[in-house]
Amino acid sequence: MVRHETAETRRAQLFQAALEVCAENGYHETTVDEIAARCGLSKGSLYYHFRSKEDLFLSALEAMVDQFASLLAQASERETASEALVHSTEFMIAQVEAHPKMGLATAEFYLLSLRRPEFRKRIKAYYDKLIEVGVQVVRRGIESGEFDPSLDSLVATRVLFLGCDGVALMQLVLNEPEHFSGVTRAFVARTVGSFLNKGNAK
Amino acid sequence: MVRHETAETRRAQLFQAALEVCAENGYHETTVDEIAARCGLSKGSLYYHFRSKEDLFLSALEAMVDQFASLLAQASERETASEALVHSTEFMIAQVEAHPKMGLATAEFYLLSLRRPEFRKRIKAYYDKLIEVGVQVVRRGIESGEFDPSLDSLVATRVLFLGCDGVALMQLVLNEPEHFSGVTRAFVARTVGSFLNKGNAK
DNA sequence: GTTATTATACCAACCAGTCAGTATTTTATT
DNA sequence: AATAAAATACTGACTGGTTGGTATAATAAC
Repeated sequence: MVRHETAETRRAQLFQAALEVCAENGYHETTVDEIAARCGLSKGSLYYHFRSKEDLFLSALEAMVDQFASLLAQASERETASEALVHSTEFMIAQVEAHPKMGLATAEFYLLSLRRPEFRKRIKAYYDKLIEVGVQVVRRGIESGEFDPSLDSLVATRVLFLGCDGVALMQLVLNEPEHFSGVTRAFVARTVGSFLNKGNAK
Repeated sequence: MVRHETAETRRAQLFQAALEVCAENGYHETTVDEIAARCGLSKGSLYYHFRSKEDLFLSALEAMVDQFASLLAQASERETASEALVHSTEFMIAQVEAHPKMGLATAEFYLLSLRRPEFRKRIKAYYDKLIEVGVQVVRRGIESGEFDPSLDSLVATRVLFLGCDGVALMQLVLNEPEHFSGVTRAFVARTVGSFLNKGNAK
């Protein structure tokens, strides 16, 4: 029989598996049996650790989100605001390229969030966390005179981050890796460039 | 019993209903029974007109796409290239706001296309059609001296259109109409602005 | 009466979730 | 250390509901 593990270990294994299977087959085509099997467990065990399929995925989403947001915050620690923005976005691209399954799983969650309030809550919280990181950077840039003082920091950050999301999304659909980073970098350069205080650069 | 209609009429009714129900409940939670019922028909009738659920949705997607692409092409007929770009994107925003269900259905199709080759084919074709409209405008702008001649017309168009997609996507998720057009317009203005030939504007 | 269209009744597969019981590990007792 | 008791982790067969798809009968249109 399978070796017993602590609840923490199993939960972590299970949502890792959940994200993988979901990325491969999509949320609705993912069966709890397959998730359990991928951990060498039975469905019963999965239901020992989680109340429902949705509960499992909500936990998995939360874990993914926490990790990503803290990595992004780290990535934004750079000398100038422009550098910080460019580096943060390049970090996001690198993450999606290094872990394509996370990108796919995220897309699934976005869509789920349109109809399931619990998912919606967490996706909103996720979005707010990420945007907050960007807003801080933009504010800093404005205060230091690096960015145009008439900039609305929230709108500017949304434009930048959501544009990246758009390109990432389409990359998932089109699957043309050779264009992906190029287009994204072009976009980021243009956008961050447009934030600069042309009049009196520090 | 329900009045007999021509195949064309019924097909049109059925994919209209398919799109609606799909927007409301998502593709996987949409049952063929509900689609048929919404047309006052039974499931048997639906299967008389379409081979399968997938066949129905592929037809529906195609109809939606054809209509939208031709409307976009019309919207891009403007004097200057900047005007054409701004107007095209504003047209897209207006469409999403006027027919939110189309936006939701499109999101469903995007995600479906990740795993179903038939959907992928059509979504790619859709994307190419839309981008082609933009590329023509950008080329025209470059030739007329309005846009920076070093611009890569394909990359530039992708940046613009896909950024809009990103903002639209996030709008679906966040559902904050009061920010939507503002952010999108800010995005469009910045991006199209960055295309301009600063040196020798015509 | 023949063909096109719609309705009814049905089936087989699928799948989330349950549960009674089993195996393993930990803790308490002597 | 040995053993008993309790807690934790796991199993897999079963259930109940759902749904895509089909077979066949009924009805309308020409």
